[in-house]
Amino acid sequence: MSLEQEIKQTKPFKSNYEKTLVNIMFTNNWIHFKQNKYLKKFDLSIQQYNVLRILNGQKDQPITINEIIDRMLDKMSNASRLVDKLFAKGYVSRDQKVGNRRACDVKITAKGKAFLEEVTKSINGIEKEMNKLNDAEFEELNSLLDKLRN
Amino acid sequence: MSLEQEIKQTKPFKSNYEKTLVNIMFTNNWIHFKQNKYLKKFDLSIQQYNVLRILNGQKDQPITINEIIDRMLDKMSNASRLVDKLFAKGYVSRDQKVGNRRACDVKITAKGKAFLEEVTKSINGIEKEMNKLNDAEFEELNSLLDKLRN
DNA sequence: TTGTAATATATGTAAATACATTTATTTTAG
DNA sequence: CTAAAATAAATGTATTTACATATATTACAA
Repeated sequence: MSLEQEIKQTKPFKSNYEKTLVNIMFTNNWIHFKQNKYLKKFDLSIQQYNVLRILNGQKDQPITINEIIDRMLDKMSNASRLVDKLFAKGYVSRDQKVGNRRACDVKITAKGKAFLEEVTKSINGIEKEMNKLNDAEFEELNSLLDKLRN
Repeated sequence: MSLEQEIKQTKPFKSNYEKTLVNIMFTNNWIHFKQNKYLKKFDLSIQQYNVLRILNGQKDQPITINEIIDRMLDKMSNASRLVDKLFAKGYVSRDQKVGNRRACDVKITAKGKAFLEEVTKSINGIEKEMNKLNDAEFEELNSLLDKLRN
């Protein structure tokens, strides 16, 4: 189904540029909706999931709140409170950084790692729902998005 | 700058598929941030802006709340309350539909049209900030996104 | 017709988001 | 050294989101 049909738009877009803007937003919402469906079984928000993945990607190196923000897709969310939520669930540890008492060392716990593995196993189901492009097409899509942002 | 650099990711993505998911979300946030910058001068949220555009696209034909939801990118937002906000600002009218007292006829007002024109003029500045693709590339990007969603 | 289901919207509410501000600590300039 | 600036994180708060539920109206079936 074309984008125009999906959003029941009668008149065509003014330009391919305009359509692209809408298309990215629409596709993002489409992905968001699917991810949410999988994550809510685990009582985890998408942002919390992303923070857990960032921490997991650090191996056993701790990372500060500011470094988490740098790595987040959505820079505006409150990393401090997201870490709070994950801490309350026992998925991360949070200690004062040695040598800088303002900053803190955040790390994924063993419980957090095991939990993330479960979640990831489940969320991979999305791949089956949307794997309509071949590898070369994914690559092309990535390079166009990268180029769009300069 | 590559996506990996933007989010300071050290290890490469497991697949182009995974990178695409992250890339779409990141690019969407990038667009969202730019749009917001323009819209907050007008005290308008992105969702309110989108509803106004939908109503404007209807010419002078009124549309119900449910039809607005059908046309929205983000189906989950509360169209009822978005229309409330726009009504309070005088940008839309809202009347009981003739023949169905449950439904309502929503229409953009003259004030709403004039306002939207101002906003659109301003937000077109984004185009200059991100017009790095040529028309054929925008078209290619659109068709890949469409195909991704099936 | 009369109750039951379906529809259209509105409302309630817990949580998340988008900021602004505050607190605590560290750095730096004079 | 000391006051001012900069930095890191936490907190406050208005708004928005993501739902669930309620209210009102209409359609339908027995």
